[in-house]
Amino acid sequence: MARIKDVAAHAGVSVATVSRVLNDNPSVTAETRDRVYAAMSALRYVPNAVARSLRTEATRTLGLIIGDILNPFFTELARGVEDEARRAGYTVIIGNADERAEEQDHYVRTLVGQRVDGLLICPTAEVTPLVQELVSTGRPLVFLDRTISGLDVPYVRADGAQAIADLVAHLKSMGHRRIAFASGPATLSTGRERTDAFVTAMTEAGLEVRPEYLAAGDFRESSGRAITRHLLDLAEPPEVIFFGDNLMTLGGLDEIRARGLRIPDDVAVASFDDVTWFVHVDPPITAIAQPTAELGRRAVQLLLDRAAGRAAESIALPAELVIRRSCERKGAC
Amino acid sequence: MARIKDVAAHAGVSVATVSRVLNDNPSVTAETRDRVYAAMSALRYVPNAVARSLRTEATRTLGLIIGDILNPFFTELARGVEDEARRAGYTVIIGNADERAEEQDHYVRTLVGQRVDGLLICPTAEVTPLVQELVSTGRPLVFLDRTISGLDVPYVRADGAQAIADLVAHLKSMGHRRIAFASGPATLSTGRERTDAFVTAMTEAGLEVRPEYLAAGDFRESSGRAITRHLLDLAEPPEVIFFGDNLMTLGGLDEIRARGLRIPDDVAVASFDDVTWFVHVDPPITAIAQPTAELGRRAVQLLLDRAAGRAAESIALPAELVIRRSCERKGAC
DNA sequence: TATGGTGATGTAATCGATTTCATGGAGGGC
DNA sequence: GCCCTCCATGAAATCGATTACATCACCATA
Repeated sequence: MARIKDVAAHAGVSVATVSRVLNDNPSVTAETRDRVYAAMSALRYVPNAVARSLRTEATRTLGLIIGDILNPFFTELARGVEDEARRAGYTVIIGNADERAEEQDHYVRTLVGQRVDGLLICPTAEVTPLVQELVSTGRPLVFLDRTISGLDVPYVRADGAQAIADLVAHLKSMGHRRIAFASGPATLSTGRERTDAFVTAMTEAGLEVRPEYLAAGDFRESSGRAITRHLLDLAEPPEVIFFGDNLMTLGGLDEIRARGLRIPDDVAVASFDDVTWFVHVDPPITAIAQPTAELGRRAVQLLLDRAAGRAAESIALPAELVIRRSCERKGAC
Repeated sequence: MARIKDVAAHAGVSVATVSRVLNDNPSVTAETRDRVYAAMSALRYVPNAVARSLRTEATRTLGLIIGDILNPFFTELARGVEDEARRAGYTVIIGNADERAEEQDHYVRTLVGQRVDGLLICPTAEVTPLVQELVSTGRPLVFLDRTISGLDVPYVRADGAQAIADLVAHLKSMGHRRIAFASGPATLSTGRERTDAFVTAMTEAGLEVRPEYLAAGDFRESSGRAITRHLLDLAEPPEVIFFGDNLMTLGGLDEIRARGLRIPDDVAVASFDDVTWFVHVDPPITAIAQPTAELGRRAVQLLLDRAAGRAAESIALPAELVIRRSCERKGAC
């Protein structure tokens, strides 16, 4: 491929001048600039970003490590991140941790090796030594969706406490009493927070939280299915199963379908995290919608502010209850 | 950050020796190797991939340009690509073209600038000058899902012709005659091929292909909805609408729902491209499933074979009809 | 003992850009 | 006409790795 040296020779100038043209340095004659541009297109020159990055110590690249690329929540998050990064002139490298700490660490290593200008992580575990070390290096870092307590890292997340309280109130108004929650893993902040919010909301609503109705999955389809199986096999199964994310809801629906049970008559269903197809399920699924793409955009803004040395605070955006028909009660309006 | 020079000084050796350790060069004493490793971890050294790439002219990075990151088809494709690339020791940079040729070109430029070792593109347009030029540079390139005729670029795609014929046979056996196809854009090979296969299958089945039942969308939700609206407003609306991809199906379902029509009694629905939630729709959607992740994996193998100078042929993997209940006829079977 | 081979390590060039500092010419003020 | 300033451009150092080639020590063989 053509190098800057070739362009310089072709245009009859020095490499310094070509570099100035590339970087819009105003101290280049219009006439020289034109000659350089002509040489660049004649040689189909594409500047080598690798060489440039080595010299400038900046890659104009951000790393994003998500929990699971097959989860539409993370996909939409990635979309928000990408849009905002693009607007700011950055390229995003997405790493899929597949909800495994070692995969996450692999991408941390790779992205640090690539010298990304900043890192957005949806941490898949409590902490790993590598992440701890990463924090201490002071490299621009923001946690997205999930947080890790005890580390001084700014975060952007959704706050579902109010929405969960609204959901519990809705379920209570429908006459439901036996409500189960299939949450995410207790090792993730999102798993814990949702469980805590649920327990608090139930208690404040005067409803009993049965220990056997509280299960922790892993935010994947199979665990939603397994938990549903277990709950429905209880001597006294719950009237409602509230799932901690959209994939667990999907798994739960599979199990309910396989048993030939009807929603909401045999068992009602609600989901934390809303996805487009929930309106097409029979019946449409009541869900808590997160401002997903906005989380991604805000995270990029926060990261770039941090990287530029500007002050920037952590953000929690409220989630919102969307009532559909999957929790209606026989005979209730 | 610590550089190779710092590690060398700390271990009391030259940078060449450290480099040898990094690259598993056998001509380093075990004792020296240990000292170097000790120095690396003491300094928390992470090799600078930027510098390494500049020198070796290889980035161990592949670029993947997909049509739409919000489309689960592309997400699963990306997953397949990522898995296989990872196995081969490559990192993947995903660019989202958002179904726009200029976004696609932006990523082509960026990824070529980053000197990726190979490029996987799901082209969003017939051709662009930039893509044409890219082909002529001989850089390792594979088209994925979609192809561009007239360019000598190997591809990996799904072949849906047989599955579409199977679908038409199924619809016919259910007694359906007025079948509409809401395909993708004629500018994309996938849009054209599916339309051609549909027309061929209809003709061979002895069914009439009404021009007003053939519409081209853009593989996005809104066009599925718009086409459905138009079809249902016809003086004689179709009995079945077959959608060209999963997002158009989603849009179509929205419109059908909004009108309060029932599937399949008022209008039957089928989709090219299957997604997990189709089984939960009421009724479950009959769809043509593509070997999506496998397409991604094979594309990486093909690309790496090409890059290594090995012979490698284009691949078309068959798609398969999955019959569910969305096309059943009143009183049929 | 001299010679040659072998194996471990070091020196320095190199990749392709950016950037500091130097240079030479044009133009303006006196 | 002289000197100073300013402006456009060039020469060369630099970023952090890899690698060809040089070097040195050590040992075996004649």
